[in-house]
Formats: sequence, C-alpha cells, structure tokens
Amino acid sequence: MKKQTQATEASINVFKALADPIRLAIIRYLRQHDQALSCGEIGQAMQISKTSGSYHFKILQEAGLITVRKVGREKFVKLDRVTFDHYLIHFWQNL
Amino acid sequence: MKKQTQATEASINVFKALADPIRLAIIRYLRQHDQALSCGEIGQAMQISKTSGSYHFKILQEAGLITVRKVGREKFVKLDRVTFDHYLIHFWQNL
DNA sequence: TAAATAGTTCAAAAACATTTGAACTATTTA
DNA sequence: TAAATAGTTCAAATGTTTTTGAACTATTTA
Repeated sequence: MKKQTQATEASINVFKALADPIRLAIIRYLRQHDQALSCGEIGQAMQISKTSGSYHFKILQEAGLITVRKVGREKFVKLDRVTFDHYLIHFWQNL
Repeated sequence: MKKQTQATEASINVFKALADPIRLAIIRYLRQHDQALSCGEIGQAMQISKTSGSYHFKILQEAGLITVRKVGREKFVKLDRVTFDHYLIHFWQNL
C-alpha cells in the first residue's frame, strides 16, 4: 500500500471501519437505540465474543465513528455524528 | 463473515470499494476531470500496472461507483453519482 | 477478602484482499 | 495481414484483516 496524506489516511480508516457487516450492524443498533450503550450489551445483541467486540469497537473508535466513556467497569459507546457527517454527508467537499 | 441482507451486502461493497487509497485516488481524479476517462489514462496517472488497474476498476464497477462504456478498444469510465448519493449523502436514510 | 463481571491483550490460525507477470482476447493501424 | 494497443484472466506470492482462546487488568458485589 502506498504512502498517503493525512487526510486520505483518515478517510481510509473511516471507510475500512464501515466496510464490515458486524460494524455496520453495531452502527445500526446504536442508531436505533439513539443513546450510549455498553459494549457488553451491544456485543450480546450482535452475538459476538467479547474479544471480537473489543476488536470492532477499537476499529470504530480509531476511525472516530464512536466515542467511548468508561463508567465503573463498563464502557459506554455512542455514535459520533460529526465524523459521519464529515466523511459521508460531506464526502465531495472533503474528498 | 455472517450472512447478510441484500441491502447490507451492497453497502459493504461500496464501503470496501472506498476503503483503498488507489481507488480513492481514482475517484478524486475522475472528480477533478469531471468527465469519462479511459482506464489507460487513469492507470498512468495513478502509476499502477494495467493488471492492477483492471482489478481496481472492477471493484469500483461492481460496487456501482463507476459506469463503464467501451469505445473501440478502450473503456471509458465515469463516476455514478446516484450510488455515491445513495450510500454516502443519504447514509442514515438507507442504513 | 473472594468471587464475579466488563473489558483488553496477545499470538496463532484462518480468511480475505492485493500485486505480479505471463499468456490471453479484441480492436485498431500500418 | 502483421504489428501495435487496450484491457482481461489466471495462478502464485504477498500482505492485511478478522477470529479464536487463554491469560490478563480493573472494578464491583457478596
């Protein structure tokens, strides 16, 4: 893979994060519930292992598509609309 | 990978197609030139081999992001805005 | 304090994506 | 018709992503 500008690298991370059925299902689930949810609850709803959940939440977070807040031993996750808007809604402006 | 609905499978193909620096550069190049261009010209501009070009154009085409028209021995390619709009601009509506 | 719960890390395995070069088809030009 | 050009196909090699289970940390509850 070639060397990229910062801007391109960030886009690539966003599109990679969106390019997976589990992660898209997580996004859909968060959208439907319209609030922060714990990783555990989402993982159960997706029927994936804790390890796999941890991996996918990390990818989403590093892409900037979710924000994470730790409360006690749980982590609550919610969609970051700013990132979605930037890379999707305003795709052409930011390409 | 899990079994998916048709709708999800199509989204995945679109986001996978966008999740690559060469393909994003092709899209950017087509955007800048704002017209159908031949695979050869684009491939040269991207400095990739014919084989690699052929591979990337197929991915873009199968995702519906470009349309292709053969003229003589060349293939001309242009962006399909309908697909971009559907999956990016109207992301939330179609999720 | 011990046990339970939520999530992470690690390395190995499995699955998938991309690049490469050679051989190919189709079309145009000399 | 022969040579050149545009693009495709194939299989092998390489690179990247995802899954797995075991061992781990941090926090809460009994």
